[in-house]
Amino acid sequence: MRIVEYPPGRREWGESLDERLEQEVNLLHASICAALADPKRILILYALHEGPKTVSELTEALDVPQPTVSRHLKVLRERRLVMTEREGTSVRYSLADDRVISALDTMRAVLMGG
Amino acid sequence: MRIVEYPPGRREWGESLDERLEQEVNLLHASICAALADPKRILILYALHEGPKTVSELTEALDVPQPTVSRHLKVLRERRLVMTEREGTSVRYSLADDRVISALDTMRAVLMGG
DNA sequence: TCTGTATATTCGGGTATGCGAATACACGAG
DNA sequence: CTCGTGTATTCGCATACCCGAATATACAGA
Repeated sequence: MRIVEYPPGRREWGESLDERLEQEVNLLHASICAALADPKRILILYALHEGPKTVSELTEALDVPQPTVSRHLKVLRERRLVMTEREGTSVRYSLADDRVISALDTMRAVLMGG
Repeated sequence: MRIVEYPPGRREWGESLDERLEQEVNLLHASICAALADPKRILILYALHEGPKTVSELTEALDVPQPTVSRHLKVLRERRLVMTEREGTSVRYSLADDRVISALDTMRAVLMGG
């Protein structure tokens, strides 16, 4: 018995695969690439790669207003690229996955070797 | 003898490195990350990873209007992520550097393993 | 509870970005 | 040169994004 029904007149698996790739790419974009679409967020990721930092420390390191840092952190947090941990009145942010830095470094290599 | 002069009252190398990183990140964003800030452009890169394709082939593969494809290709071309080669009246596009796909695959791995 | 510090959110406006539609350009065939 | 196909660009508009300023919330200490 067939579980999945297909609209008539369409390639079954070829187009299916395309659609899966498209879905996955949409997710990739929404979850990660869109987060990298701002230089300051990339800088935050690199700053956190050196080690966990509080919002104040990031604010000082990047030399941008604190609300701006918090807004960017929210974007990264929603996409689970960073993690948070309260420390009294302050909040310490850390990188959730170093592979994001690897990906960025790969792109930097492309930039240099091109 | 010191070659480089520094403004007084500044950390010499610390801030210098920060500024260099910031410059490099700005370049990285403008050259690559901004190009990945659209799902259709990511799809184009993956499509070209399978092999060079003409604009018509990409238009059919992605199922979007041809002017849209050309506009996205222009963005990728300006950032030198794709290369072009005329073939009669059509233009064949190819991936300039496979490492961009590597970087995207790394991000996909982050997406899965998180 | 009241205060001060640290962080988060909201609001408004300026700017950038993507798209559809229409059009312009490039090339080969005849 | 003219035509048809393939590709690129322009225009107008709608949407999304970023920021500064102001404000709201969370927490520790007195």
